[in-house]
Amino acid sequence: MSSVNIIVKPEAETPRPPPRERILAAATELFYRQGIRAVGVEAIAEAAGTNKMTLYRHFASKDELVAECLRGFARHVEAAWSALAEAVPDPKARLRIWVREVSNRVTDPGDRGCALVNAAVEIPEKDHPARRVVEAFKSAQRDRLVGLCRQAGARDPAALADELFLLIEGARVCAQSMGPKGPCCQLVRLGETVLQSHGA
Amino acid sequence: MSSVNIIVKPEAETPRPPPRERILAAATELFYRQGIRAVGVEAIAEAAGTNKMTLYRHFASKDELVAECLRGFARHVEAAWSALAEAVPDPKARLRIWVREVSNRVTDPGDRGCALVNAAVEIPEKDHPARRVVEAFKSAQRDRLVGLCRQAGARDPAALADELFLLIEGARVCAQSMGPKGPCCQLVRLGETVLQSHGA
DNA sequence: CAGCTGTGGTACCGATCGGTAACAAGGCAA
DNA sequence: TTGCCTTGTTACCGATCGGTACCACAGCTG
Repeated sequence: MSSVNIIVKPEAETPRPPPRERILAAATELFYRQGIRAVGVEAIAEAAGTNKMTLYRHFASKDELVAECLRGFARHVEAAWSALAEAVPDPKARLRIWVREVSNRVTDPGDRGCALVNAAVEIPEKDHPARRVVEAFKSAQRDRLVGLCRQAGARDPAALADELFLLIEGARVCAQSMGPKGPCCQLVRLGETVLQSHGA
Repeated sequence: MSSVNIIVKPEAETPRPPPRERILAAATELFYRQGIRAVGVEAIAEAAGTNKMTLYRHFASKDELVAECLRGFARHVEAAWSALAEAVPDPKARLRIWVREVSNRVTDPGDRGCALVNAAVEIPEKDHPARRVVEAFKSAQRDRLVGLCRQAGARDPAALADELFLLIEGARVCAQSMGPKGPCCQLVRLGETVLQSHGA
């Protein structure tokens, strides 16, 4: 049995990623599902198939690991945003598809809202490295949305973008506290109203 | 010096509230400002001018203390809601004043959003006593808002109430992650639009 | 082969966590 | 005054927290 394992090279199976990536993946998932403060580094290392020592060889502290997880999450969202831009060139259609996608995600009972917003709620300290990530990401996202609203021909792109932000963040947080059958179901309808009132 | 303190009875000063109330007040404040998991029972007892032992004589556990704090907060909000109903009998005006009050509170940089929503974000466990408090409160608040929208003559009171919920929760959470100068500033304007579109 | 680097494992650090036992002191009613 | 109930104080419990020291081993390069 052991000889088989030694001789037969499992070239079909994907080699496990390096420890740093495994740690980031495990930490991102655990932080999102259980909350940042609720998860200890020991549990993260175990979920990543490694140990605390290796974790601390790659991340200076738990706070830095949190910040790095949020950075990775932000990159992931930005990639999805770019992919959507490529798939749906028309700005007006893209806005509507984006709203609908958020609405679909909110309906999922396993959804826990925006990881960055959750982190901002859980971490009040202004100087925490994670806070800077949240602020930078939200600011960039706002800029992108303003640009898209402008492309869509909105009369006041900044105002439309902010109103859409209100609706979407509201829907996501309502789903957390009032369930997927609550006010968040109004997102698509209200979003369409707002888009039309701005001529987009 | 000590004789003075003994002889002169300070009858003008308000007698300090009983320990249970002091603990609840201190815990509510600390949980809101720093987050629930970030505050230990020792710090709560100290802030309340008492000790851990007395705390555990009044509350079975920290989780129960959290739930009781949220219950007190919910009662406080309900009282404010009733006071507003008495002060502003006209339903349409009351809706607008309520939206404006939320907008003003959100602008305050010291605001940390809705304590119940924050608790829901921080506590994912479905069976935590605090979760039940949040769900009961949010459900009651939604019912009240639907009733008020009906009184205000809205064509579809439930839909209007849910849309207003989306806006308000969105504004409060946006203020946390994007600051008081961000999208939350659109709350009053967008709220007025929604109210008018429903004929309220 | 030697030597280096990255990883895993274990044991440990001081601090803090939620929660409790035991006892002294005060207020208050009988 | 006696006796009870509540509070305050101190010390403690096991568990876990974030973080580290030390060593063994595997893989790669020279």
